[in-house]
Amino acid sequence: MHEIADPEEELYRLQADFCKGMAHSTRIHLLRSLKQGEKTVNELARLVGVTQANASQHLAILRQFGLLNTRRDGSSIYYSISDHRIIEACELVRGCIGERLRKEQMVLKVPL
Amino acid sequence: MHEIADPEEELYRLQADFCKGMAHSTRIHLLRSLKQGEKTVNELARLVGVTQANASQHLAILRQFGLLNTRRDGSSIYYSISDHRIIEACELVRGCIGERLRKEQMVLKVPL
DNA sequence: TTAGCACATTAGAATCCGCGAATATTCGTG
DNA sequence: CACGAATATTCGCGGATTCTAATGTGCTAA
Repeated sequence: MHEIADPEEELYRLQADFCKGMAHSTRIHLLRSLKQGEKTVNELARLVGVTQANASQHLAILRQFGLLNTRRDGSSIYYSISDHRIIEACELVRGCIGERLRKEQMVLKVPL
Repeated sequence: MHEIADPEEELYRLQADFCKGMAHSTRIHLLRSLKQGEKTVNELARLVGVTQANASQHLAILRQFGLLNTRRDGSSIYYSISDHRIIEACELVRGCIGERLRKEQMVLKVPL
């Protein structure tokens, strides 16, 4: 189906897929909402403010790429973070953005 | 052009853009190549194994999203990491992948 | 078994991305 | 100025994403 040429290059691809999981505002919102623990699809859809179907699609992507795990309980399915380093990585990025915004504010507010 | 509704949602969009920068194997390769310091486009293209034009395109994206800075020296342009937390974030993700691969290996090698 | 909730999947249209090829820009040198 | 080297930009195509609406699936309870 698909030969793996360079194992290092393959690792980069996996890493890129992982980052694709974090490369959408809705998915970041979902990840963030799961920071304190597992939640159902409906809870997440409501928290994030998207339709159930849309939330389910994004959650499926996050699960495919390995960022989330699922657990079934009755008719509900609970999603949870698979590795807490994902949250750390998100927070690092958030820190970069925050700092950049502060700098831009600075330039705008103190142009003298 | 585009009104900003929710500032929190806007932050998520910026964060998503930042992650989009890391969401491509070539760009991860580029970021990684810049870990030890600034490099020119040609150096990077050669290291990563893509054409000059392609490298330039990816570098432009990384610059647009704020992951890289540029400095001109003569006819060459040096690219460098704008914030070292980007590398930390990449390494965290790389760690997640590594662990997942180890687990999968384990399952494959010890199915008893 | 039927009804109903929770969730997943599909289809299709609009949009976005990534690449190579060709062209443009910018700088240093003669 | 003309030229070459380094880098950037544009164009166009094929493929991937994302959204909504509709439909499918799986569980529980009566």
